[in-house]
Amino acid sequence: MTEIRLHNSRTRRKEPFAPIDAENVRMYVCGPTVYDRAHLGNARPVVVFDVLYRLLRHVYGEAHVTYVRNFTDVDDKINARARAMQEAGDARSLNDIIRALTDETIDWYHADMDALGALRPDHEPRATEFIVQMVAMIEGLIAKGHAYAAEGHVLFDVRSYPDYGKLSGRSVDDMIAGARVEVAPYKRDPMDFVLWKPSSAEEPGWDSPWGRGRPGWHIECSAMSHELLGPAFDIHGGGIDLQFPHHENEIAQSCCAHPEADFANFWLHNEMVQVEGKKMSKSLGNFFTVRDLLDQGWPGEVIRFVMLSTHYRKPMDWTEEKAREASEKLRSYARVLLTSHLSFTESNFALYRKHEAYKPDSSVVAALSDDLNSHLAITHVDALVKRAKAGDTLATNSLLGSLMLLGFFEDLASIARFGGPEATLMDEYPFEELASRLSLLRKGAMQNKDFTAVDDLKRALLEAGVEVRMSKTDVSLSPGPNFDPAKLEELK
RNA sequence: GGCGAGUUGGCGGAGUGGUUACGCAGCGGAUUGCAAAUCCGUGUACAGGAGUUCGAUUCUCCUACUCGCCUCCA
Repeated sequence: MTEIRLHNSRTRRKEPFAPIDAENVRMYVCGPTVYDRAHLGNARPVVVFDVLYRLLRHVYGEAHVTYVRNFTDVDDKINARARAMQEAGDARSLNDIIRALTDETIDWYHADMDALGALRPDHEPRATEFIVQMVAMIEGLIAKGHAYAAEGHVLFDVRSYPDYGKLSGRSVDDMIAGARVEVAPYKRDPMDFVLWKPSSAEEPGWDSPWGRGRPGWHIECSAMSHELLGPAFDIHGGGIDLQFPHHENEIAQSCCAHPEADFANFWLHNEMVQVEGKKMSKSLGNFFTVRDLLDQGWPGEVIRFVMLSTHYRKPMDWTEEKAREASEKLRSYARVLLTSHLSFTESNFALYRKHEAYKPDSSVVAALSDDLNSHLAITHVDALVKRAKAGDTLATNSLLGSLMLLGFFEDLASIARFGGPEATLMDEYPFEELASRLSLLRKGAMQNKDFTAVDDLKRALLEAGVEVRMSKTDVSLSPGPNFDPAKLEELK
């Protein structure tokens, strides 16, 4: 079996990955707080851990991997957004607005992440559906002396957990020394964090032993991962910015609630997406959403490809240059596949997905197995492309399998988008007629050596954004990325 | 202030204690009526300094710079 090696943030080194139970490899990834469109930074972990999910499924079998990614649908940012909507004239109750807002945002998230070719996780729990488990976990923490109630709040006592700070490499004392926040008077220690807090009458709230309130942010991941994956599981992922305090707090809660287990074995953190050298984030306001890019005409595959061109533990800049390059790469891949011995129909796709003959190349699997070296994997894909162009059918087969492992070209629409004309466009516009016209003009020109008419038509086609390919015998026309139907009309 | 990550050719971006990816762009050539596509050829870079070593871009230390976390954040 392929050995997977992953960089474990816990130990700060690459380690061989061995699942607790190879029959059920379990991974938890922190998902979004749902009050707004996902920006490109939110998309990075989705793509990164989607590749890991696919790799694990490839190595351990599709039925032997469980992937959980949560939706945080109770949070002060959501409340604030809902209040703003109310002030802007929305007549509904705060809770109704919140429900509608979170539902809608989840739908958007699904649509946008689907466009990036990310598989849906096996479970996508919403925090509000696990309040009972959170309350139970908090009660357990109080009973064990790791948490205390004060003024309607429940706080985690960081001094009760000696390993607090280990994941992010900091000590409680250092943090207090450098603390920038005002300390709430009811905290025993400045670093103690909230497990439960009181809600006002109109805010979302649930009855609890400490009064009507709502959970703190961190407890949901501890409660949901325990409920869905058990007290100990294999991989916990998320953005590096979550390492502290979120993941540190999760560890404290989970390990204190279930001291017999070790919580997550491997901690994986992706680096940030940057814009002009600065982290893309809501608070800096320098973000753009996945939807923005899709609306600008960048296919999801291009965004995915750009993401995979940089190793997940390095900062990544989004640039148009990279997007263009990714687009060209995908076009060349698709062209190679479409002109190969493979034929692309719905039923064949089903075969290609399952059949041994179309499995990914071992070099690609090996690259991904080495701490998800997706860029090296793409390099190996390029090598396969070279062999495929030379007519190597085995290389062509594993090129397809390799691209599918990376999450590309899993359906006809996707491969058609890059490799050839959109069927609908081809039917709608007179490409065939224009092609034969150009072909006839050329035939005549070859004899009388006057190419002006040919060149004029070709230039007009190019100006309309049509791709013109002339081989010795054929003329082939297809709409390019800048296809402008209006200009084509003028040629009639 | 504390903690952590990084600095590779024109650009992007892997990797390695010695033979130096890969892609894009560029240049030269083949092919083509001209193009496109395709093919062939072409580029000796690893922030600076010191050390370890027969030998360092790769290991150690220092310096500079960049970035992240320490506050909601993917």
